[in-house]
Amino acid sequence: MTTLSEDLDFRGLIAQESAGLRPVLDTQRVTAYLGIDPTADSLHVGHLIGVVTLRRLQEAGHRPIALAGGGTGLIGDPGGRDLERPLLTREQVEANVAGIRRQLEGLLDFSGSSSNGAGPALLLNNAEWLDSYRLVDFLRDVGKHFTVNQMVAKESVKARFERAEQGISFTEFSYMLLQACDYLHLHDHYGCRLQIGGSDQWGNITMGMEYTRKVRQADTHAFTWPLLTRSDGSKIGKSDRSEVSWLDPRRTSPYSLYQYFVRKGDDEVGQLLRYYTFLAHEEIAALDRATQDHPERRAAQHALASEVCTLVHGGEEAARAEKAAAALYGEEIVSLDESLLLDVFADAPSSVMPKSVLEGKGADLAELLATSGLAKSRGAARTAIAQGGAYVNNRRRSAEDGAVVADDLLYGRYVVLRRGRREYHLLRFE
RNA sequence: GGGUCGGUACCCAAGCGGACAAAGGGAGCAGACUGUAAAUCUGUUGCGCGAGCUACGUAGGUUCGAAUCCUACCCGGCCCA
Repeated sequence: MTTLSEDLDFRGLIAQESAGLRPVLDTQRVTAYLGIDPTADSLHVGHLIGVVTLRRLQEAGHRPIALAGGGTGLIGDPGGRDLERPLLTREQVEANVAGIRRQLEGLLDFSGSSSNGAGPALLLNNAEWLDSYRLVDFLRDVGKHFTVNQMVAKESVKARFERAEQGISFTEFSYMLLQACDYLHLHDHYGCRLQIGGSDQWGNITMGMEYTRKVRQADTHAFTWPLLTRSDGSKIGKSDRSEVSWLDPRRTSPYSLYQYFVRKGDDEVGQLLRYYTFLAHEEIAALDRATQDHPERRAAQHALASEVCTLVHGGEEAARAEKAAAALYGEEIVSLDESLLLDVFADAPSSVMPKSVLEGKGADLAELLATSGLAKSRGAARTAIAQGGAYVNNRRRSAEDGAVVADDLLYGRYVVLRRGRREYHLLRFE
């Protein structure tokens, strides 16, 4: 039987840790919290690491708290940004917290019915206590315990100091103090003694831990996991928008989520399996070997994609996504039967058009690409066609045969448009 | 409030009266090679089929002509009060 700390070590989830953390993890039952910035009404795969880790803690008998930063979300964490963030309105933050709540309910056990005695998960919103804090009280009670010297020394702040033309507002500078308040509040009201987060949070986390220790003489702890980096050391999915994959199926379909993980590189997939899945250590080791022996089979990537999809959307959706992937990357689209075709494209964007547009010379492919949203504009669509990145029913089309006609219809009704390697759109003609 | 420097496309950044829809880099997109990977190479990235239109913080002005000059305003950095 592996202990929790052994499991976390195996998965590479402990980058930094407070002194004396291990026995707390392995021999006590504690309440642990993870902060989530409600910058959108959905979590994304980045958040998922923390939530899954929280679940590991719960399964090991600890009580998890997911803390939505409804209060701190109004401020914005300076870390990891070189720009001052736009402030969210209260309404936005509340709507975001509500969206996140729904997703967490599928990932953590809020009922407390588990047999291991771990207590139900809680979702709290720090607006509850931060909102009503009075400024003078805050400065007296909290501010007195920190020196600006130590605050300025934090990596997240230093970075902003060095970016001469940007600076950092006092508002964002205060963020870490609010986070420290959270830890104290959770300690006082819920007996919380452990905070977890990504390693970029370490500075903020230690503030809270030390603060709570100082004013309550409490035995508080924390650990962080390393932020994902690629083999060349660069951060994964830093600012490129296309890489953001959401848990909300309306933002990222189950199929897209599946694809997101299937496309992961050999050098990352092992780490991701450890972070995101609950597969046994031997299974992961076997998948590592599979990647080494037959990288082209992408066995580990498929396992990862399937596991995450199941976790987020359930087994049925995961199976569908898997089937769709197999069909699109394996078989000819024209050979799919009608129900499988519809199944495969259930997640893909689709639109309905009158059949009449196919009459005569047919519909202009560039036009279709643009109106379907596969290309940003007709100009972009033409570029795609010229570059050989436009496909009808998975067959490349050039500008010369750029008309879609009735002969292209599958089952008399459908046309599958594709731009580039992976963007699909199903047209249904009526 | 004063002084000063700055605000250019998704990001960084060059341009400082015409040849600028704007160099270069990053990022994105597409293609080739592969394994739905990485690396590499090639092409491409405001809208329009096009004449053209709209764009260099905002609003005006000078000029045959402005991203470039002038004025006011807004926003940011630094220094001073």
